[in-house]
Parts: sequence; structure tokens; C-alpha cells
Amino acid sequence: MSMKRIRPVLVHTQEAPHSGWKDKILQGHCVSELAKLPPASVDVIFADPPYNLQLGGDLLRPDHSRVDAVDDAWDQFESFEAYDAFTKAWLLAARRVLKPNGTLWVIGSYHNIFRVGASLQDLGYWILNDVVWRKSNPMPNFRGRRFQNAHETLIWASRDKDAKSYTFNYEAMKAANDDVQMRSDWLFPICSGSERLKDEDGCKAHPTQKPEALLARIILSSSKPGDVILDPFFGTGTTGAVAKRLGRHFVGIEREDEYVRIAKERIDAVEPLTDEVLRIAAGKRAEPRVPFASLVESGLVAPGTELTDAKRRYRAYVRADGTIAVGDDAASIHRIGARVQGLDACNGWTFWHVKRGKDLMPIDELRRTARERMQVAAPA
Amino acid sequence: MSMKRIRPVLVHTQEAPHSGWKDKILQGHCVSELAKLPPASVDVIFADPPYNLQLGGDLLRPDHSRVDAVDDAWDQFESFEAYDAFTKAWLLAARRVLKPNGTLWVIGSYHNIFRVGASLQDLGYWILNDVVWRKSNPMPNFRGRRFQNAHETLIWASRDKDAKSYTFNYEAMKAANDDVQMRSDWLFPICSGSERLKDEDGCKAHPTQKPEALLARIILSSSKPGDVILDPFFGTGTTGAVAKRLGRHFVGIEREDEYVRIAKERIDAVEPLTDEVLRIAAGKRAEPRVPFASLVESGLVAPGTELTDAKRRYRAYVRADGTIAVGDDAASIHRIGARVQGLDACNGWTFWHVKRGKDLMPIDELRRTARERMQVAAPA
DNA sequence: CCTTCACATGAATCGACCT
DNA sequence: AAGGTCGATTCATGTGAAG
Repeated sequence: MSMKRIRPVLVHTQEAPHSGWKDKILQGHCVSELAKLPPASVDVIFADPPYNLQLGGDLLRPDHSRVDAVDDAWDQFESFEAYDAFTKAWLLAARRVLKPNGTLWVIGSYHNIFRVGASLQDLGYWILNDVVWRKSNPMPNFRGRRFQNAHETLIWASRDKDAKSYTFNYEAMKAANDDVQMRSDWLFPICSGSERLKDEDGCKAHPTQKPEALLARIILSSSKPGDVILDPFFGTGTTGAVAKRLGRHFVGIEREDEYVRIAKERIDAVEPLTDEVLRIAAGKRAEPRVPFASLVESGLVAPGTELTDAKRRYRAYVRADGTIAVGDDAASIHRIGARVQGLDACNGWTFWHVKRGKDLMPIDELRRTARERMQVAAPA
Repeated sequence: MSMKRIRPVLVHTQEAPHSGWKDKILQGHCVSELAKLPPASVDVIFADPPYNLQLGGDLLRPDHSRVDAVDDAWDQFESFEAYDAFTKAWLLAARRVLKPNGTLWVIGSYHNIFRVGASLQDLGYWILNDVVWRKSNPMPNFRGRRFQNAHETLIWASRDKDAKSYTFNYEAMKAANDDVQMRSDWLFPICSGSERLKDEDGCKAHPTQKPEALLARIILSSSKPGDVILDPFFGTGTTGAVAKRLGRHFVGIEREDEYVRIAKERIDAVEPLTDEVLRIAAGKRAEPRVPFASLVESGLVAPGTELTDAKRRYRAYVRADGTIAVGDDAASIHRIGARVQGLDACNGWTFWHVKRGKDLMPIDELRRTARERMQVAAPA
């Protein structure tokens, strides 16, 4: 995989080799097209690889040598091995273009997902969740010989085990789920009706078109507006259409002319949502940090003020330097809160209270006031 | 494992070395104990192998209590390679004792299930279904860093690709599911309360005891009365207890003295059902909860839609992630409803309305529509 | 006796930032 | 690079005491 062979494809400017690679569909095989993209440049990858082991087309080993097409004459072991080689090849190429804190989503069924999951673990990806897409209207099992196959499986993984700063819009997901945290099982209908793209004959244009709602949940949970979403098995461009609508960039890779044509047309027709609608519900983690000392400095809390816990079991006094004291013991609101309770840790903002008339108010309320004043002083 | 060593057995006489092997717990390592059983003698295998959990340090709840995690020695493996070797060893030994038309069930989480699935495919097992156990009461994700891990995965496989005469009680499953085919996603609570076995100190006797309802569905779906159910990771004997109650034979393999003792006692106390018709107690069929976001995702409410209260005093608009916004303030329909009224809580479903012509319609009506569309899903 | 509240707990790969 | 500090974070259910 020599870098020398990398050339600009579908390039609209002449200058930089990688310029203008966003919001485009690259036509070609996913492994070779991935090799042309700049390294560590993509925030999220969504991949819907072939499920079937009887692949008609090209299979590449990790060294890019070609595997002969799988047919029924091949024994089982060989065909699994061929699928694994194909899987590891694209997973490896995808990992190169993923940012260190980027994440990968793969969808599959029991035919392939166990092989995909094991392969990505072998390559160093670190699984964050497996997520189940429960289909509200799955196809029945016609022969009555098995359970109705009513779900597909998604794997969500970070590039590395130690990557801790991946994007997960926890608060947005929680708010979207009636204020309880989003679970690993999601219910969506399959893609049908007017959403399902048809060709001239009225037949479905693509055999495995995914519902836009599924892609929306994926993109909203694990990316921010302006991020780049890559789909190496683009098909008719569901990922691109949803990414564009949600204010993200997309990159699609697809081999078939016809799918590329349909996807382009589809995405061109998409109207992006406004920034207002797209802003992500942010939790406390995203808010600016306000040290307790600055509340004292700004006069929101006077030195000497008495602090107590909600049940008035413990008392402390505010000192001019922003520490608080119990007896001779002085330290931060967190340290002292932990110490009086005999705990290792404590969030002093929610533990300590000030008197307001007969009632108590957590000092976290004062922090909110301080933050509001900061907003006025220095608007973003 | 050479084919030459396999002999026709299934011995019914006293002389044979394998006589009297049913309804017993074999104490020892699963691979060596499996080797002592007659070949092709077991109808169903249920296996709950170690999950290979990779825990960091301690995990604290928001209230600072410590989570009692699985850190037992039997769940520690050096590497993926070591885990794979262990997995293939027991899967191979298990395959020898399985009848040609017997089936295997394995349960796992994302930590191990992809490796187990790929391994069993490599060994010649043929996957019939993957089944998702949706937990009605899973442990939360305490740090808000991922989706709540709310399910585990089961794989159901036949011994060979060509085995067509495995047992699947299609009609019984359909009858147990309100006369529609049983789906591949099952809803059960985790094992707790009086069903959870405790030791002398009142602590849980086994860290990963499975609910009997889960085993009952497995056994009822894929075996007949009188069949032999083998569990190579017997633990405290849930498989044996349920098999006995349902009129099946069991064989358990377990290493730990203490688990063997508890399991024996437990199974001895089980009274087999005499009823010809064995039915699972129908699970709860509560109304499915519909998050507001799913209305946006499904297109029932467009992003940007204006919401008002019944008297049109307050206005909010819908965002793409299913939160709603008033000015810069965005959160769930409930939170924003509470905030504009200056209340602590609010039922957003009845508070907020959308325009329908000149009139207003509570969004609760839209929820009803969404539920009706979802009824097809028929939760277990 | 009923309601309410406090508390316990379950297969978990569960930070970010500054010095 | 390692270490210290700040400070964010939970849902369903069962049990048992309190009112």
C-alpha cells in the first residue's frame, strides 16, 4: 500500500492531492478508494458490507492479492476465509483514514456479523457497544423452521482501546429517549413505501437500502455538525443523504455506476436543516468550567459564608482564597465534602448549600448565575 | 479429532462405560468431562461460557457505591488468542456429544460473542438464528459514555449445515406469542428477587445466574419432552432445574464444588410438571414506550415544526435530534414544558400541541399513531 | 392495612485537564 | 509521561422500614 500510488480522484481543484474530497462519491472498490483518502481525516465510518458469503465480485486479501470468486464448489472453510480476508482488508483501509478519536459503525446479520466483529477486534478496534436494530415490520419466516429474523446487529467501535475522547452525544440521546438513557436496542421500521428508491420498472433500486431513521440515530449520537461521515459501501447513498440533511459532510465509495447515479441525484435533492435545528443538546460536560474561587472573587459568595450539606449535618466556612474550612482543615469544596463524609470523592457543587431565607440552595445554582454572567461578558 | 475414533454408542445396557450419565452433574473441566460422555447422545446444548470481560478499575455509581463486577478468575484470559483456543476446545468437544440433528445454544455479550460465533462457524456448526435477550431492567451506564448495555446475544446453531431435522416447536412458539411467529428478540427481566440464589451471607451465590424464563423458552422451542439437555458451564444449575421441570433430562458440567452443591440441592427441590401442554407464563405486555425522537425519526413530526401549549402561550420548535427548543434552551418535551411554566415537571405529551388546520392537536395523538404502527412488532 | 420512602443492586471492556 | 485535581454520572425492581 505505497503512498506513492495515491492520486487525486474525482478532484475538482488541481493544487493539493487530497483537496476537495468531501461531499463526493468515489466510484471504485472500497479498499483502493480508501487508500486514496488522507489519513486520520474522517470522524465516523458507517459500513454496510455485503452480508452474503457467495460474493460475485472481487475479494482482496490484506495484501491486496485477489481471491477467486466464491462458488458452491468451495468448501465451507475456504469461503469463510475468503470473507474474512475481504473484511480485514476494508477494515484496515478504513482504520487508516479514521481520526484517532473517530468511531466505526458496521451493520450485519448473523451470516457475517460474528466474523466482522472478531476481525475488527483482531485489528485493534475497540468495541464500545453492540446495538440491535429491532425491525417493527420484519419479513416473516415462511417455512416455519426458525424464529422470525426480526433484527440486525450494529457494532460501534473506537479506533483504539485507549481512545477515550470519541464523540457520544449522551445528553442528546437521553433527551431524545424521554429523559432516560438510550439503550442498545433500537426499534425502527424497515425501509419501505415512498422512502424506498425504485428504478424505472418500479422495482426496488437497491436490495438492502437502510432506513434513514437508523442512519439519523447513528449520526446524531456519534458525530457533531460539520464532521465527516464516510460510507465505504455507499449503495444508493442513504448515509450521504442523512449526513447532508443533518449538517455533516459525507464521503461515499461505491462500485456500481447505477447506484452512484441514483445516490447523486438523491443527495442533490436533500435540503440541509438549519443550524438552529441541528444544535446538540449539551450536558454539563460541555459547559465552561467555573472555579469556586471565582464565585468568591466576583462577590457571589462572601468570604465567611457558612456552607452546609442538604441535611445540615456538616458545616464549613468560605475563605477568601476560594477554599472552604472545617475547623483547621481547609481545601477545595470537593476535598472537604469528601472528607466530612469519609468518602474518596465528592462533587462539592451539589453537596454544599448556602442559606436563602429558611431554605437551602446548592452552590451549583450560584455557579449557574456565574455562567450566565460570563455569557453576557464574553458571548461565543 | 479423527473420525476413526467415533463409534456408534448410545448405550442402553449396564455393561457400557457410559451408562447412568443422565440427570447428573459432572464435576470437572468442561472439555475433559465432555470427552467422557458418549458421542452423538445429546439433543440440545446450552452454554453460558465466560464472557472475557475486560474491566478497568473500580466503577462507582453516581451515589459513590461500588459496582460488584464480575472479576472471578475463571473469566480472565491472556488475549483474544487464548480465549479463542479455549472456545474452540469446548465447542469441538461439545460437537462430538451432540446428536446429528441436535442444536447448540450459546449466550454472550459483545465482549465474546463475535469470537464465539466465528469459532463455531469455523468448526462446522451452522447458525440457525441469532436471538437477542432484551433486558427489561438492565444496569445503567453510570458514566454516560456509551449506550446502556441492555441486551445479550444468543446464537442457535445446528451441528452441521445439512442437518434439516433439528427440533423447532414452531407452533408452540407461535401460540406462546399471541399467535404470531416468535421473533428473534425476546424480552425478559434479569434474574433477581427470590429467584436469585443467595449464599449464607445473603450475597448472590453466582455472579451471572440466568433467569429461568430464558432457559424455559430455549428448552421449549428446541427440544421435546424426554430429550437430553447438556450444559457445560452449569454454574448453579438453572439449565438443570428448568429441564427437569419441563420433563427433559439434563447433564451438567461444573468445576466449582460450591456451585455443584448448590445446583444439586436446587434441582432436587424441583417438581416436574406433569401437564402435557407446557406453556410459558405470558410475559407482561405493557404499552410500548415511544420516545418523542422516534416521531421525528419516523417523519410523523418534521424538524422545525412549531409546538405550542393548548392556550398558545408558549412556543417551541422541534429539532432533528428529538429535543425541542425555546430560544437557546433545548431539551426534552418534558423538560422544556416544565421550564416555560416554571414547574418542576411536566408531561410534554399532553402539554405540547401541533397545528392541524386552525386547531391544535396534542402530540399525544401522534404518539398513539406511532404505537399503532408499531403494534406489528408484538413484543414478547 | 395501605402508602411512601430509603436503600440495595444487576455479566461493565464507563474521564478530562492541568501541571 | 505521570500524577493530582476537578467534578460528572443511574434505571428498574425488590425489600423493608416508616408513616
